[in-house]
Amino acid sequence: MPINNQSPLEMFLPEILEYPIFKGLARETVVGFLQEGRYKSTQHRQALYQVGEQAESFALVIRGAYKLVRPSPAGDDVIVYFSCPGDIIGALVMPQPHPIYPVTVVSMGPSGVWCIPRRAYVNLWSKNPEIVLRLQNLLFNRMSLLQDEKLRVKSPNAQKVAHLLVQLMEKYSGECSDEGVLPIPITRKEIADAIGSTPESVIRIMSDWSHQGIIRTTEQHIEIIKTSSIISYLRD
Amino acid sequence: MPINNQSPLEMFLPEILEYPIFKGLARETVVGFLQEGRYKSTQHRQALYQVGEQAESFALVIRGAYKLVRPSPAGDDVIVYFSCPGDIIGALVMPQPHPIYPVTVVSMGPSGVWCIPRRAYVNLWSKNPEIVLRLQNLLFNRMSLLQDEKLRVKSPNAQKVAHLLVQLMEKYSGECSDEGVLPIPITRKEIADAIGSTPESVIRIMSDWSHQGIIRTTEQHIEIIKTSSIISYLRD
DNA sequence: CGCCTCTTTGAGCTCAATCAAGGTGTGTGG
DNA sequence: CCACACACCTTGATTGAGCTCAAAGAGGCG
Repeated sequence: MPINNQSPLEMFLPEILEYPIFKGLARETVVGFLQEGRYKSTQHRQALYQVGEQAESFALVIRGAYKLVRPSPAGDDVIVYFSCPGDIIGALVMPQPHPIYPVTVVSMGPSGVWCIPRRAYVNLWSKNPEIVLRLQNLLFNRMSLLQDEKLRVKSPNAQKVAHLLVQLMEKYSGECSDEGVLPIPITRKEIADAIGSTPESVIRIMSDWSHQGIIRTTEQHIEIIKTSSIISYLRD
Repeated sequence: MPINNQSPLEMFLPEILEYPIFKGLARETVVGFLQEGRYKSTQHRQALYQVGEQAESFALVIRGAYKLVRPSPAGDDVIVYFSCPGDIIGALVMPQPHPIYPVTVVSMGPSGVWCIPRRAYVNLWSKNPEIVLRLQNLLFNRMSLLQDEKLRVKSPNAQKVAHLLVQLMEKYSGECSDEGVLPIPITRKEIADAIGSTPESVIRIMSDWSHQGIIRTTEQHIEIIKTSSIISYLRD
């Protein structure tokens, strides 16, 4: 949390203006959208929102990453989406009269969001066709990802893990260059929760890859050494 | 296709005004949104849109049903969504500069849509905050369904079929009363494509249910006799 | 130091995919 | 009108990927 005299918003503004959701908009417009909010930092595994809770605010991810989790009917957690800087969380439910969060949002490693009260959405955001369309576009992308996953339900687990890793790499590096480190701490269990498998199965797959020199894992970070080998798992 | 003097739009307007997307809006407003379009009827298994095609129009489903299909990397088809009267198909990609359809849309039984050119979206729809928010809401519902499915990846197939049937019943009857006939012709293969299974497995599950008197199947229609029994499959 | 979460490996079992084969109904062309 | 193709439905037998269970080692933290 900044303690210097510079306003927190000013601090983050340069990067915020580059996020797809705001890119190309006038600086004053963006400041208008954000000025009612405040920066909130979260620790590893701390929950930002809880599923079922009254939704009083939504958030723009600025630092680190968050996982969006829902409990399955069987009781275990399912990871629905990984949110990275530039992502908007919870904006979709804001238009509803008494919105509740549809997912639990949990910090992965130390992270931070710009937390915006619901009234800003109702009074400002929803009145601006441009920003609403951009939100719709973000939502569309997320839906595409969910669909992509559905296409792979019948694929073997190795393919699902490969797909997830490539997807995460792309989300961060923009381009999918060979060699790269996933900048978020992600556990085998989280990978399992994301692809609908078990930690044991994920471990068996990834230790295979380690032995083949395709990936390297240090502590909680995953380094991809041969992206092309991973990608080769994706084609049927 | 109507050949009488009454305009086709007039014919459908009473029901169209009741759809959630338009409900409560002024008649003239709705007419404005729709007047550039035309009614298009499709036969069983006829494709309305093809994945990858240039998207020149979007559609409001009025009669029958459509399945939204994507080819999986393994080559077989995956049903991503079932569209019923009142649903909007393809509106999400309209804002993009050169939109292409993300899915193939195929008619299930004789069906019909109101087909609206893209320019109507760009010039009218996207300028109206109310309608854009309602579209966003539709999209949000669809995303919720996809997420619900993801919660069940690890569940046994019987649960997935049960979930799908209940979901389709709710979509049609609004309320999920005991006893009801699914008004769309749906094959075992389509159910399999929707839940990520095989026709054989679906048949084994459903013939079990038939023997137990939980469902009845006549030709291509499925009648649910004991909804409660089906629902009991959903809890873990 | 004990607690917790994460990781790892092994063994056994189960669900459902796959393969195979036969039956039915519908549309199509000779 | 018949024959053929095609899509769908059905049943049985086989098999394998991956889940479950069990047990143990390794960091991180109060």
